[in-house]
This record gives sequence, structure tokens and C-alpha cells, in this order.
Amino acid sequence: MKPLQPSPAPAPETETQEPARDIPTEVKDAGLVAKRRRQIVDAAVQLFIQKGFHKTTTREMAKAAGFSIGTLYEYVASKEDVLYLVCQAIHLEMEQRLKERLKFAGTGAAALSAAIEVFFEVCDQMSDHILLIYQETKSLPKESMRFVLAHEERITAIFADLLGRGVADYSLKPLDRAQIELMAHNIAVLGHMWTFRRWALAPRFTLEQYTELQRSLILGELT
Amino acid sequence: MKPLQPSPAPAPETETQEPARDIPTEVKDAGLVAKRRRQIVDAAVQLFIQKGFHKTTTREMAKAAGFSIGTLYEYVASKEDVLYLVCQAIHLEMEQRLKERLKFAGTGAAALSAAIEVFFEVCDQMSDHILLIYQETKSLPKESMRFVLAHEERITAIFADLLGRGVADYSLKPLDRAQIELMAHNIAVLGHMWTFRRWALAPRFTLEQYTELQRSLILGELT
DNA sequence: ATTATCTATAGATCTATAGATAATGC
DNA sequence: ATTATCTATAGATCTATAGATAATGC
Repeated sequence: MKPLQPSPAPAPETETQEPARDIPTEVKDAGLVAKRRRQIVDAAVQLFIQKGFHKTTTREMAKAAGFSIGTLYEYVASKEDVLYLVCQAIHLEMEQRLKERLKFAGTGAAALSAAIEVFFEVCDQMSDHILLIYQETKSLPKESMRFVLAHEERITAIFADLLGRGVADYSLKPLDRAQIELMAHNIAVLGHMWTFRRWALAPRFTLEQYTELQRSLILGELT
Repeated sequence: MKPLQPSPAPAPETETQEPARDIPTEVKDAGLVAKRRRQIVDAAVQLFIQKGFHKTTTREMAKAAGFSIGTLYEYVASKEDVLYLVCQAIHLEMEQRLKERLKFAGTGAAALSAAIEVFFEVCDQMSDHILLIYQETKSLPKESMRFVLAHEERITAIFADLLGRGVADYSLKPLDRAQIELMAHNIAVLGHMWTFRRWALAPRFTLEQYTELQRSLILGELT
């Protein structure tokens, strides 16, 4: 019994409520689209890390994904679409690894301290991916870029929330909205710094040393 | 009266003792090489900022510099050479603007505080250029990249020196070598952050507010 | 003669699509 | 019939160089 109105798939309650850009496809089967795009992203991430976006050809992507150039273009409309899918996948992976491991028990200060440690560890694991986003975001079409930057802000907001909690429960000293937002960005960037200044930092510090120093700097300032 | 040995130009004491990569050229007149390369760099910087390195063609660079594609290749051996010249010029400009304005009088802490303000202001002036380095350094050949990263470290070392002075004259609290180096990188990156997170920061903070907040965070932690 | 510059183009790609083919479901 | 995939290629560039030309100095 078909519904009277074709009803464009009654919102099958996808896992992610993340606002994401809809990339058009010629293929009807949504499951297949998801599967093929996963293949495309997995292949493209590796290629982009190795050679960069511009030096990777659409043919290489298709081949590494396991199908032909023609098929690739059934699932995306342009090379830039692949870059967007890659950036989005990286941010989702990042967010998922964080949410898996973040503990929200204890005071705001304690939760923040733990979050910094987890975040830095995830940054270390995903070094190449974070670097990729720093280097290639500029190559995205404006519209796609907006989504990627918004995603970046959502990740930053995790720290702002914890900072707010710490202020509310008096485990951190009083901070106004501006100070909280700035410090949230600082924490995010100091995690990223471990990846984009690796050439200077890794010879001098282990991840553990780096995390410990930065964490005590940040918390020392806030308590 | 010619020297007996052709003596490859007896080191005419160039202004910059900066270690820099020698880009080979077909043209003999060193002054002309400097002049043309300045034209190339000035043209290329603008193009790279607008469209990125990969989307800029060698023809566009030559045309914007005011000569033909053939002439361009008398002064560089490859497109990547132009990128190296651009990165180097940006770093030199950065360094020069800093050195012009840095005051080294007073305590280490006072000099550091002033240096942060100057540095952030220069970062603001050279936003696009700093962003360019973050985005395109990866496209440099390995050898050129080494020089560019070394230059970046020399700039960072300015802050490390001031921190060391502050520790020595007790205007800052005691810090070991690792803490000094890390803090120097933090200062550099927080300046750059104003450029690469401009999309999030500029709507909320003026440069003055941003500088004041970051400076008091940094110095609050160190005193 | 030597140096600097220009024009013309070799040679190599690369993105995106059209149209053919294979597979699937009515 | 419809959907997914593949092959072949149109059409558009782009880097780098070879060889010709103009300008400069002995």
C-alpha cells in the first residue's frame, strides 16, 4: 500500500541531526549512495593527505574507490563536492571520537581538564586530517565552506559549554561571555597547533608532555 | 683591472644575512634579477591570495608582473620557485615590520607585553599573507619548505628570547627551557589565530579587544 | 658577442559528460 | 523499464622550452 503522496522518505530519523550540505546524486538508492560515498571519502582522504587536493585527479579518486570515473560522477557533481564530503567526514569522525570519550561528571573544571586531554589525543590521532582541513578549506565553494566552518564552531562550542559550567559551579573563576568564547577557541587551536607545528614541537615534546604543559597553562589561568 | 680569479662576487655584504635558498636564474645582472623577482613576487602574492597557488597560472603571473611567460622562466625554474619567493618575501616583510617597531627597553616582561601587541598588529595587517603561508607551504618542494619553516622558527625565537630575558631579570616567574619554547610558539600561534579564525573572531572582537584579552591571559600566566 | 625578452607551441594532462552496456525488478 | 556502471572522448587548459628577435656593450 503506497502512500498517496510520494512523501520524500518520511525523515527516517537519521543518526546525525548535523546540518549538512545536500550533495545531489543521480543514484536513487540512498543506501547505495551512502556506501559509495563512504568509499569515495576513504579513498580521497588518503590521496589528499599524500598529494593534496589539487594534485589528486578525479580518475585517481575513482580508481582508489574501486570504480570508474563515470561512476564517480553519479555520486558527486564536481571534484569540489568530494572535498566537501571529505571535510565533513573528518569533522564527524572528530566529533564522534570526542563524544565517545568525554566525561561530563565532576566539576566544570574537572570535566574541562579531562576534555582537553581527550581532545589533544584525538588531534594527535587525526593529525593529517586536521592539517588537511587547515590547508584545503579555502578550495571549497563558498556554500560548502560555510558548512565546514560552522562544524568547526560546533566543536569549539564543546569547550565553551564546559567553561560555562565551570564558571556556574564556581570551579573556575568568573569569566564573561567573551572570555569564555575566546578561551574555547584557544583550546581548539592549541590542540590543532600540535598538528600544524608538529615539525617544531614533536622533536622537543611528547604528546603527554605537550598536553600536560598546555593543560596546566590553561587551567592555571582559569582557577 | 680584472681580478685574476673570476671570484664569484666577493660577497657584497648583502643586507640580509638570512639563510635563503638560491633560486637559479639565466640572467647575469644581479640587480635586474632582484628587480624582476620583486615584480614577480608582488604580482604573485596578490594572485595567490585571490585564487590560491594552484589555480593561478604561470601566464597570469607573468602578465601581472608585466612581462611574458618566457621571461618569467628566465628568473625562476618552476612555478614552485615563485611560491618559495613569495613565502620568503612574506616572512622577510613580517620580520622587518616587527624589528622596526619592537622596543627592547624595560624589563623582559614589559618588552614581551609590548612585543605581543606589535606582533598581533602586524598579523592583522598581514592577515592574507599569513593565511597564504598556512595554506600553501605544503605545496613547496621539500628543500624550499625547510627554509620556510626555519624562517618561521626564527620569528618564534624572538618571543623565546624575550621570555628568557624576563625570567633572567625576575620580571617573569621561573620557567624552564621547554616552557619558554612552548610559550613562544603559543604566542606566535595566537597571533596567527587572529587571521585563520577571523571568520569566528572578527564578528565578536576588535583587534584591540582580542589583543588585550590574549595579552592578559599570557602575562597573567607568566607573572 | 652577449644578454634579455618575446612568440609560438610541444607535450601532457584533467574535468566532466555522452552514449553504450550490464544488471535488476516488474 | 529502470537503475547503475563503464568506456571513450570532447574540450579546455597549463607548464615549460626552443628558437627568433631586439637591445646593449666591446
